[in-house]
Amino acid sequence: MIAIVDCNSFYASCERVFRPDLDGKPIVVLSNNDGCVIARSAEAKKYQIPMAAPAFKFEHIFKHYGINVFSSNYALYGDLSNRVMNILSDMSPETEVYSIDEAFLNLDGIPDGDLRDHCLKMKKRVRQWVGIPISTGVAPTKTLAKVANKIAKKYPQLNGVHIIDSEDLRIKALKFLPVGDLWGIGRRHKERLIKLGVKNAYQFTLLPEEWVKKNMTVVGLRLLKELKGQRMHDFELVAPKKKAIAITRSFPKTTFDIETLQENISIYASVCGEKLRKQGSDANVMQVFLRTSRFKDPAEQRAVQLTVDLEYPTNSSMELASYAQRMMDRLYKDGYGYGKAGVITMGLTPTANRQATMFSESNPKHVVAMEAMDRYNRKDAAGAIRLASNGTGKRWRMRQEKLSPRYTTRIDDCITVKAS
DNA sequence: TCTGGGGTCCTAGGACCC
DNA sequence: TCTGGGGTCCTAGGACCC
Repeated sequence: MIAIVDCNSFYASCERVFRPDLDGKPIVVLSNNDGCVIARSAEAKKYQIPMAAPAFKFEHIFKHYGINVFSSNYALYGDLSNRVMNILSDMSPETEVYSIDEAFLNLDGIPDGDLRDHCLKMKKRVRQWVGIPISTGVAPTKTLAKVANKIAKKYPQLNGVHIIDSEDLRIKALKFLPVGDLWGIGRRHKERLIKLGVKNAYQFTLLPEEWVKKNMTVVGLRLLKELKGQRMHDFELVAPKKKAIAITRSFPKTTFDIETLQENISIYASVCGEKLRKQGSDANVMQVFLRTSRFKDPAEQRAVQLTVDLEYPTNSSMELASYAQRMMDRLYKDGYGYGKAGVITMGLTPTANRQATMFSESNPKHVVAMEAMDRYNRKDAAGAIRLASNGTGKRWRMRQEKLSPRYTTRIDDCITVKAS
């Protein structure tokens, strides 16, 4: 059997770990620049705050109901996620970390009769040791486990664990689940299926395979088979290397000014370099884009992008930033208020197999410089050493007005907490 | 004033090859 | 009247996920 474990309202729950006074109180967590709602505690969901709601439009609701609002604190969430994953992998033969708040577990070797007890034990341990509540769905395939997980969440009397281990339970579960809630059915497919009269997951499994293949590609077909109990998705025990690495940002306010854009794009490219070095990859292609805010006057919109093949594979922040700035020069046009920009590195190849080309190669001195920079910055001084082209970094901070302390990863923050 | 970020996979169609 | 056949590779766009 396969389990999918996920953390309930993960970001909101993380904020609560160090704020026990917020137990039972509504919490929302906002995206970068405090833009949108990206997590809601169970209590907050009751106030009809939709996912991705723009924060400024819901300000009065937050105030009126006393909802606790947080800026996102990825240092905290990432660290708590690691702790949860460690416990889960201790308690199962194989683990696939699927996202920051979810993992698939292979429960082979645990007798069928003990599955429920085992899952309850995991739940208790994660709650006790990290303070995060989880839900677990168990079934013969990943997709059915996802279905079981939805049911575990829906019915409190299940105590956060549901197991689909018979044909009866499989059908019952599928009949309960709206087709749009299936893993792999998004907005588009949902609309089309509803039009056809397919409302729940069970009805979906009755569709002919040819129709599904034709209209939803092999992805849809795999979904169909998984729901019938046939395994189409294996475990991925080691996380595959990323095929693209991107840094893109909306600005806290629009800018008309090339210097600001250059500074930002240089930072994005440097951070791409950092991430490339971390996974041992070089980039061969870089894409830079620049656009106005899509919420502004349609007549004053501008969106441009440029993709270039790099002369040679590199992960040097200096080289990447230099490319990005030259590309930005070409993209920039006076007179527009820009709201977002980004750098995407692609065509990634392993640094270990870097080929010397006939005419040019990445400057070998950069390797040493980047190593030194990374080593220093890792020692609890992120961003302490950076490129001059990154600027002073003060002008363009994200808006993060409700940021909680990095309780588990920053000494300074902890001292602040104690003092206050 | 203020609306997130980072990925993956699949397919159709164009360009090209012999 | 009538203009081949069989491939590969790349890219943009769509759909989806968290």
